[in-house]
Amino acid sequence: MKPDRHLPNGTRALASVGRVRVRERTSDRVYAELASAIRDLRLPPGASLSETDLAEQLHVSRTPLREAIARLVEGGLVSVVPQVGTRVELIRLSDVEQARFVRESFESAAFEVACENPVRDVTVLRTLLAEQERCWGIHDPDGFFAADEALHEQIFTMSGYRGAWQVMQPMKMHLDRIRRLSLPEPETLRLLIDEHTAIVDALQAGNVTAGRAHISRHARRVLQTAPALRAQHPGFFAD
Amino acid sequence: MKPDRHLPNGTRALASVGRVRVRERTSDRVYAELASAIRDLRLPPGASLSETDLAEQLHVSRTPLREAIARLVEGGLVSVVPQVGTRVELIRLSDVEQARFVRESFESAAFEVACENPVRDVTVLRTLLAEQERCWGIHDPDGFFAADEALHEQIFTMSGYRGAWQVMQPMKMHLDRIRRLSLPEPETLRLLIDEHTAIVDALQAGNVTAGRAHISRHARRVLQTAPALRAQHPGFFAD
DNA sequence: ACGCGGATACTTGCATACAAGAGCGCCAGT
DNA sequence: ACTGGCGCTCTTGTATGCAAGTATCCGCGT
Repeated sequence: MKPDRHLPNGTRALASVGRVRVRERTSDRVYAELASAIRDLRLPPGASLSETDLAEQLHVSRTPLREAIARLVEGGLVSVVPQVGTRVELIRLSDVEQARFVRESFESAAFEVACENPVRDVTVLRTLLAEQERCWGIHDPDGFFAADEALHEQIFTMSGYRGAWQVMQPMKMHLDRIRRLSLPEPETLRLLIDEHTAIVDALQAGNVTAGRAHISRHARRVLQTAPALRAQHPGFFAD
Repeated sequence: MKPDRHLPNGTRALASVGRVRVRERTSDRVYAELASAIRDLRLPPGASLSETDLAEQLHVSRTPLREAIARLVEGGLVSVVPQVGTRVELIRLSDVEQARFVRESFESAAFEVACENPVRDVTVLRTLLAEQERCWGIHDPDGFFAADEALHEQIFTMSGYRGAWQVMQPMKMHLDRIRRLSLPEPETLRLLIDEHTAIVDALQAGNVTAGRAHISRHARRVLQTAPALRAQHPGFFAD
């Protein structure tokens, strides 16, 4: 059923970055696909993965697939028991709380650094806020969360510590799964926009104390919605 | 030259944890060895690694070795260019600064949480301080840094956010390499002990502000020593 | 003498074959 | 009928072979 190919595993995707041609590594592509699928629950918590089946579905061999899975294990999103099986980890509230701590610590510190910058250009942030307003108006949760991500990343960029944002990504996926469950409620979105606005206002005013308080509330909101979501999707949660 | 073995790759190490026998995965063992070697500079910055050579030296095949290397790449300690080579990343001050930010953010936040705990048992921390005093007296830098690590980890344990400590490990190795370079100076060790003592005192007193200030100074000290170390070992640094 | 081109060795990426263990079902014996 | 044991199947872990690309070095031509 594989597409016809002349070479052992056919042509590999080529992408042009600047002048150099880089071959997209199968391992990376598979990781991105799996991570995306886990994040938006197409691979729901508790789903069991079979390396051979997955390899067949994705038209790759087990080697790059295993490397991708190893990265997911590192991030705590997948657990693999030798000779038994591989499965997507259930949502554990303790993990979510740890991720909340990580995120709040980083954002709080990044906000403080960004505030100390004498020139604080918040136009990008304002644009993203407007985008969120627009998505809220047309009921586009996916677009909303994309702008949400971009807004928080922009704060890290302004602080100069974008590396922290990157290392946080695997841990943050524990929060993203919860957020995904609480997607379709417009009330929540309205609240998030207001909180974002308050954070941006505080940043523009250089008010560290107020901003940190808003960030803390913002980060803890996810945890507040957790119990209700757990009652709604009991199979997705552990403990 | 391989040790005689009857099975394809011989006996695998068995460890007894509680009642269950767990087979130590070759991939994990290799990762631990490589990470340790990079941390204490037995694999110095810039060293080029050959998968085939390394596999032969460690008596493993390339598959588990590659998985271990993939984890190191994830942590930013190794870079691999397809069809060209694999090498230990040079020490980049920008990476060190990012790691400093990560560590300071975490420790600061964890300290704050630990301070809010009404019962703060600092006996473990005091014991570790005494151990550092002892190691300083007998000029045992390795023992000193082991106690150093244990002390900082204990603060995270007391905060309840040990998960943050764990996710920080790969990033922290960028700092550890710098610390390793500044090992043999007793003056530095004396200074570190004093700072540790100040932090523990602040924790016992529940003084959040003072503790955060000490932690910040403590974390930034590594960066202060960096320029001198760079002049001493120019080949280890990038840029 | 100097520059250029091709063969070669060495690198990583991927695919596949094999090994070993865990779980489960079926069958036989009691 | 029930229980114990054997074996089959499916799982992941590991080893190895092949493909493709890059850099280097040596020889040849100018």
